[in-house]
Amino acid sequence: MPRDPNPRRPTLDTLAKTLGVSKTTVSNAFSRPDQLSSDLRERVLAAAREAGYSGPDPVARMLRTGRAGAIGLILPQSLPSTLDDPATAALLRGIADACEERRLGLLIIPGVVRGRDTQRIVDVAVDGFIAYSLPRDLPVLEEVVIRGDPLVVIDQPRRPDVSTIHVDDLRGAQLAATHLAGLGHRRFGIVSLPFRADGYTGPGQVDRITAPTYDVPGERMQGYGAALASHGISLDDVPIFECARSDEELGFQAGRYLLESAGAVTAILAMSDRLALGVLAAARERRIKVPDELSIIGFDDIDGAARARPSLSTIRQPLQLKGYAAARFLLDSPRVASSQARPEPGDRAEAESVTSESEILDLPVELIVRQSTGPRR
Amino acid sequence: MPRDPNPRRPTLDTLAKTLGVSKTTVSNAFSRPDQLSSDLRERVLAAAREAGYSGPDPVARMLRTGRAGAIGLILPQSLPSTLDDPATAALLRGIADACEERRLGLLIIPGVVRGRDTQRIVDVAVDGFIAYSLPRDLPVLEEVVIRGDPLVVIDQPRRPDVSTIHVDDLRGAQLAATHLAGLGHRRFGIVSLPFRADGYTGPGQVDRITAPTYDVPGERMQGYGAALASHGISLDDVPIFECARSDEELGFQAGRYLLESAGAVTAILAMSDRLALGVLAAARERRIKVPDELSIIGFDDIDGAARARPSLSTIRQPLQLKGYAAARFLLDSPRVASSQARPEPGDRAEAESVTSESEILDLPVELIVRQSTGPRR
DNA sequence: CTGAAAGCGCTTACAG
DNA sequence: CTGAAAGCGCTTACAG
Repeated sequence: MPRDPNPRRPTLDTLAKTLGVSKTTVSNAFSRPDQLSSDLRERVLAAAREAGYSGPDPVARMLRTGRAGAIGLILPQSLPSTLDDPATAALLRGIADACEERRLGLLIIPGVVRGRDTQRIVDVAVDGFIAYSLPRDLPVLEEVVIRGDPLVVIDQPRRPDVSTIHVDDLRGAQLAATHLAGLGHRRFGIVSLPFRADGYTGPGQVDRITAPTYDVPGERMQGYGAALASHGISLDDVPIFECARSDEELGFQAGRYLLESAGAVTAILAMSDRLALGVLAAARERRIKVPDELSIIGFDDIDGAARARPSLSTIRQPLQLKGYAAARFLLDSPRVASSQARPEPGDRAEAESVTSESEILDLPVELIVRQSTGPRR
Repeated sequence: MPRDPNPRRPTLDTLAKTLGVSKTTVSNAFSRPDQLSSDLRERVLAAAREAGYSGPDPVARMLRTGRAGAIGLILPQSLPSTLDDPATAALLRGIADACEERRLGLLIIPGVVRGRDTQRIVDVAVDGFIAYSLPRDLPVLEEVVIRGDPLVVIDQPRRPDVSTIHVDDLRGAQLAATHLAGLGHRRFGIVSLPFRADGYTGPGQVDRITAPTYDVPGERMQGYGAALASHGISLDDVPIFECARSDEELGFQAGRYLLESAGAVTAILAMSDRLALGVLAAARERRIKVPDELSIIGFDDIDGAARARPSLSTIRQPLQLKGYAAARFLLDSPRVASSQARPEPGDRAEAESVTSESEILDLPVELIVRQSTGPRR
């Protein structure tokens, strides 16, 4: 029975012993070249190469230095669906840009709304988190907040103790509704993003709308409501269809519902471009002419909006910038920016409780008028 | 001057002392519920909540257990460009799917071809790496191999000591060229992916083609060459245009070049659909009718291929599956699969040198004939 | 320029 | 069911 010579992977210690120098020296050879003669350094590096040792173990270094060199991105949906959606894909691009500038890793933590074990989710080695569009009651976010990890939220939930990046959804919705009301429309329909995270798709229900778990649709409803009210229209008279996700298929369902059951609707407000695109398809199916017989406006201004036939009027929000800004926000926060997030062992100074104030960054929205909206006939 | 009571973040140790139990017990309360009475467990968890302690530090746990709970994905391009490209986006989807199944994190390490510091790149806490489409001489890969980290390569480089997932590029190229030659074409042009990683875009150069740093274009050239040869056509007589990246813009440039300088070309072989789409645009610009006057075939079968006008004939490769298979390959490798990658401190058994044999998984390609190819007139 | 020592926060046999 | 102890691999003042 051959006895293995126990070929354990070499460590700093092994190498130091082999070379007859201290661990300090080996460590310095890798991480602080100025702390030793280049001669010695060369010798160490050569020996390392020979021994198959290629630098300090990142995990051990992290434990010691307190820096993970990466940030975590908490995503509600699976990564595939996130990439499929042009809006979230753009967001991701922005985040990735910022990480690249800073040479930080990006650890993606997808699918958190479909209840995974809260604890495990945040059990990752990162210097901070970006959370994108989560329902208000999601435990995972509470977990991050409790831990006191640096955190920036994009879109929602909006809570006073957390820095947040979002657009002025209320104003965006107002712009959309005002645009259509200004064109003379009086009979509206609304295609909504989910008010709650339970997967419901169907006609609007009062309790869901008035007590939403998602902030964004709530804000937008208020925006629609305010604009319509100033034209003498009550939201109570406006049929609403809630979609569990932002995609064309559900938008199509919503379109059918609004066009069939609600009869004489001449203008539809959709909370995303993908939903609006679905409504467009439903109109096509019923041979309803857009914008002659029906006006449709979306939200986001994804690439596909301009390319649609007819091209889609919408409320533009700077998606990529939103991602970029969120990442910069996080990376520039004192806790993450400081080269040592974890205080030194003997260090009493303790970075004087850097509870950086939570901030809100409000990005602009803009009405983009294209072919899908026109005067009421 | 108020003296902070040093509100250091609580640890397992702190908590144990507060509660008057051992660290073991606290640890067990979180990680091995069966090791203590549920009464005690509740007490510990309650105290933890109160103290603002939310579970063991992932980094420390990693150092101890040797498991990072994530894999690293090494990408040649920036994440934005990767997401922009439907082919790589599909690949990413497949990888993400597998990670989600296994509840593993995915740490994205983009932009490695544009020389970043090799050392730092792989200084991340992961259980293994997937490397996608890298040039043969890239130091970062060597680094991973030397470290002995579990590794699966997608597409390239193809080296015997590393497990690799790819399609039969040679055969795919053969199918494409045979298809066109079978339609009677005799005057070909080739739009190539890069042979080297130096950013060159321009007419094909013999030394680059015969000694490529990228394996895939090399294989495909051989495939084209073999198919053409059996129809009596020598590659020497075929104009080639090399593109530094796979995108429509460079494809457009290539198309112009081939259509202008090469005169009577009637069939163009492009190594990606995006390149082919660019050629299509160039033909449109010059009012050359496809497929009447010019046949074009791509490679990949991205979503946009079927939607193009005219729709694009191509060689389909299972992009998403490729990603999924690579991830599964890695995750099922003994080193990663075993619940403890790092041997126990006192453990001599040493998992008997699990140098899992490197394997190659060869995925099928398929000729998809659409509108962009037709008989020579 | 170099080395000895402490300690980051945790998990796991092992003994009781 | 519970606790004392070792040790994962590293970095950093500090002393020489």
